[in-house]
Amino acid sequence: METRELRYFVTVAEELHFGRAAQRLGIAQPPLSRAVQQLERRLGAALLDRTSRTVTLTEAGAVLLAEGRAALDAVAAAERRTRRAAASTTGRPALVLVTKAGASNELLAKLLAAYAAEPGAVPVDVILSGPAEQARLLREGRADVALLHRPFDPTDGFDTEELGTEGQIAVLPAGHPLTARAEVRLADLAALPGLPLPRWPDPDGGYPPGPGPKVRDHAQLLQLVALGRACALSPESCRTNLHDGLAAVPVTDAPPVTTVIAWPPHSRSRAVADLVRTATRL
Amino acid sequence: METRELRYFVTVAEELHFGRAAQRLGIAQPPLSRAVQQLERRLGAALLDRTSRTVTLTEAGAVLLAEGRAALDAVAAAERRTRRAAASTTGRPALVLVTKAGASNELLAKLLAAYAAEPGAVPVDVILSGPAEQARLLREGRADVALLHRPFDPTDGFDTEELGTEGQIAVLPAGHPLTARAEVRLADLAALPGLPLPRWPDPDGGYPPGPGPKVRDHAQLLQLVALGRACALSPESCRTNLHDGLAAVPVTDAPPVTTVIAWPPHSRSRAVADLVRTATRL
DNA sequence: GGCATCGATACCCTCCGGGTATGAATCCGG
DNA sequence: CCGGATTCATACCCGGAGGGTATCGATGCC
Repeated sequence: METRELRYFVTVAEELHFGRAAQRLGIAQPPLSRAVQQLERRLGAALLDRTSRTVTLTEAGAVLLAEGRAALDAVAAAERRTRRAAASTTGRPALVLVTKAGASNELLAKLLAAYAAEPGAVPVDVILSGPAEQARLLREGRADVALLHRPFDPTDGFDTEELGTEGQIAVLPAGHPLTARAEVRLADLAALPGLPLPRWPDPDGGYPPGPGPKVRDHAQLLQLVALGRACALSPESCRTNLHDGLAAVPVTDAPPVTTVIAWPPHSRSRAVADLVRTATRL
Repeated sequence: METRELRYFVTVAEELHFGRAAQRLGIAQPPLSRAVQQLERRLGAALLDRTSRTVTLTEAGAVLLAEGRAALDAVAAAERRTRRAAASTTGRPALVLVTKAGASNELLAKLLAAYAAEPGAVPVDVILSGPAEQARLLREGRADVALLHRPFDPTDGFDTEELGTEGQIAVLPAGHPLTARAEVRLADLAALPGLPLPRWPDPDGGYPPGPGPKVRDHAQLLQLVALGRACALSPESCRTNLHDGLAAVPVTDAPPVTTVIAWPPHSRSRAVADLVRTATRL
């Protein structure tokens, strides 16, 4: 199976429309139809049920959509990492670390400092992303390591090492009645009128239904809290970057958050290995 | 990047010889040289250093070899799983579980029985493989789930759930002096004259250097022990399938073995999810 | 220094992937 | 119930990418 065929099929499966898919791919519709037919013949499996009006995925098609995306990601990652490896021999090599904006700042600072002191350390670029993008960045080879927070972030398919566990705090607008309490419970937060928990994007970029404002990163979130439009549940370490207008209260019954360092398997990079080793020694 | 190019490059990188690689690929040497050159141009990176006598990998080439293998595995897995999904709608669907021959037999039997009793259970094919092949079978889509034993088997890139932990026993020829002891230590085993620990194959099929006979599965291993040519370190649960000529002694300072159930990420199969859930409830 | 080995180059040819034009089926509005 | 719009499939053509053979150039070895 060639990646071109896979790309074609995945696009059609996403659009469920040959015309639009062809447009997205920058080719005409007939060759696209043919390519998908050919793929089906070679696989000996129907991937799409088509009438002249509608296209739907078969069981096998759904499998190939999920698996094919993963495979295309792997190919893209191979390409990107190779390019980076090549660039790193000519210029200065750089390691890309991705973490959620506003989370684990202290840990990150300590890690970067400790790693920089290692012999053979390499410049580290830090990307601050929203939580949904981290996995994608790692999978696509745009990043080498990530700091993730279990159980919130998916660690599917990565190698991980635990770095530490912490409790969670409720972040509230300063002056809110609950901020007078020494500690609160999850039920207290759920019952807050007018202060819903925000919604985070899915891995595919959409948002789950429900009340609560949509947020993409921690800064947005804190701003919304300060504005009195939401409340938030965050790891304790966020306390250090709460500014005016925000207050925090420990939540006793929230699940603890584990910070893990994650990297793609098959990574043969000494820099990644060094960074991970440094991290586990903190 | 097309999978054909990747396959070509990976083959050359493995052989470090264009002629042999071309032969393995079933094409002539000149098109292969061209294809690799073209890939290098497109990536803007030298992958191989070639003199007219020898070929060696560059830094970037080593990266692409590792990443490219993973990507090719992912593509192959997508293809195989799609074929299986298609076959499963026409015939009876089957789940393929792979485990090491001769390990965790009780656990496996309990798991299969419990799963079969679930509503919506599907026939399960069991593959007994040598340890080195399990990861490959999962990665290539030939199997859906595996029972692995940490810390011996790599769990890189899979999702896992722990099923249980057990100690290890030394398996010795019946009548060996040590079998009189109630327990032994690792150092006792290392010092045994004429009874080396066997060597297991690497993921790539080769064997590490050293003394000790080469083995591919547990049955071979036990036979060698019975013949007095080796001793072995095995999880306790193996005790149930020791036959005549073999004796077991607990090893007090051996690292405990954790049995985990592992499956590829992105698995959208209900059957896999059911089986895993059943397993964690045992 | 001649020879063998091995990758690169030159050149040719086939077939595959892409384009345009059009057909066939289905849905919809009148 | 009929014509037009929509959408996927088919028919046909063309250019170029990919594969083959012949050969060159470089390098190590006896």
